[in-house]
Amino acid sequence: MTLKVHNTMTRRKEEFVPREEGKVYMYVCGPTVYNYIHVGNGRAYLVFDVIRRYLRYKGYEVFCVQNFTDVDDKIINKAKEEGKSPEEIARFYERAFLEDMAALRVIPPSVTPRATETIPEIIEMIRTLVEKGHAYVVDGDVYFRVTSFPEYGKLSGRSLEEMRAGERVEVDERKEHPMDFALWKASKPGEPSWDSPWGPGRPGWHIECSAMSLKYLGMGFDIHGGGQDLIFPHHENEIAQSEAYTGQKPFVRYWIHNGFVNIREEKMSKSLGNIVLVREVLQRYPADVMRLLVLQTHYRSPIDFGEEALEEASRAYERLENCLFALGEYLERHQGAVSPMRTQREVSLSDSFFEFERRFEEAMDDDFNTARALAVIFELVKEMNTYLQEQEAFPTPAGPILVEQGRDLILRLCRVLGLFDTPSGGETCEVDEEVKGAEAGPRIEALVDLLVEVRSRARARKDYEMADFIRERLKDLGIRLDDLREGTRWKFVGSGPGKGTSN
RNA sequence: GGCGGCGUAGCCAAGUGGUAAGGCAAAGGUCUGCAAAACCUUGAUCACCGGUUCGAAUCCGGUCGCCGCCUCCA
Repeated sequence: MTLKVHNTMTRRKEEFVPREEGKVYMYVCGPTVYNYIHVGNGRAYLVFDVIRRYLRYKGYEVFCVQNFTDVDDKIINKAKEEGKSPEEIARFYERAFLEDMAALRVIPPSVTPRATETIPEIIEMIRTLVEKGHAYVVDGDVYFRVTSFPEYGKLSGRSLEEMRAGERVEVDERKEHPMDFALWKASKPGEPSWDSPWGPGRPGWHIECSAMSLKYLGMGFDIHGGGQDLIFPHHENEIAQSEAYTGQKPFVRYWIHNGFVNIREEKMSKSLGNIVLVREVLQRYPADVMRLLVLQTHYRSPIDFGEEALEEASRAYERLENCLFALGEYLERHQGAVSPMRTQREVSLSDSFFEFERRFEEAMDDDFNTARALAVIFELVKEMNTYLQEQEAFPTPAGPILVEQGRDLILRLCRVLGLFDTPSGGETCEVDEEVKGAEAGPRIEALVDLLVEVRSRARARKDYEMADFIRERLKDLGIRLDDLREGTRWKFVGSGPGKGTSN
């Protein structure tokens, strides 16, 4: 099946054909490290994480570059505010970013270059641009001459005439054209600076991404991504610089941009001050809840973020988790005695597994439609829940085989979306640990087993007061008990709001 | 002012020519000592108007409403 991708450049879905067969080279705009990332940023990294995972699933070898912008006005300002060096600030938030990514279970990029480690390449690029007449020097600053690049505006779909430069921000009258942008900025005393043919200074924002992507991926790489707010001017400028510098095109084959995260219908952004940090969310909800929240909406649509949305995603996550838990628990109880003899219903169930996977792929092939892909997973969940119920009532010899197949499929599909993926990322990671509650050691589990057994004895002699007391108290501790025909199963139910505090 | 997007059940959200996936919530039911989980049942003609078509949520035109970009921003 062929993958279709919405290309911002053409504004339509196109068949995805990489530069090199079987390989995908991609660049995702990384953070400017001067603050903790918020949910809006988080969405972008989650979206591109899933894109990478799916490309891998399709059999591509994916090489992914993500930069750190570690020199910039904002970092310098933050450093002044806090009385620290810009480098200290950058390293601190770089680390915080990596922590957040790890917590979100985002697969690390293949390379994470820093702007400050790419200065020679940046200077070389600017030098060539000046030589070719695409850039000019003013008082130690270097600007890109937008009028020298006739295709300027092709990504964002606007022409120089259409843009109202100066409408919202005062124009620097030293520039030839209001839309000209800085490639190199002369540094003031005390600011980080590097020697250059134009005097001490530092790179402008846009040039570093061009330099880093060209350095690691070369001209004409496959995917360049980021949030929609990067389309203009950032990515527009990258195209201008890169194509003007190399004299070739295209710079990038497919441009992919994700939609915003809104709060009460307004864009979440640092300048509006309505941000919620990723780490704040992760303090209260598992990473997979946030992932689910993001993936339940197509990546190009806006998401309205808030308490309700989180709660809803949290419940949806519980549904998935409950199913995997029940399947795993069933398998524990039915080890050994199995037979491949299948009933007719089991043959068709087994066949339907292929159909589920096919529909999952179909959804993902359609411009990474994770919302649809999730719907397929949820349908499979329902199917397995039903089958499990049948098994509890009328066990069949092949039961454990089918349950295991179903569970494996759910997990495999979930992992393509990055759900139920353990930090170690191993292919054989045990979901039971994840689902049952990794925070508890074996001794705690043995204790719970003991309490459950005590309660079972109480129930056997119809001492329901005691039985309910134990169940209630365990619930307060975040342990849920389910009485089944064959006995009582239990699980940790996490520590989200509204859970574990029911007294 | 220019460019772009959106408006689908109580909420979230797929679907872009053949009579509306999925999740959450609600109600009833099955199971259960009770509960939980699960399962079953119940609901939308797709902002509005007009047009194209055998047939439109899906294409075209118009109206209303919301949002984004044009400044740093994922």
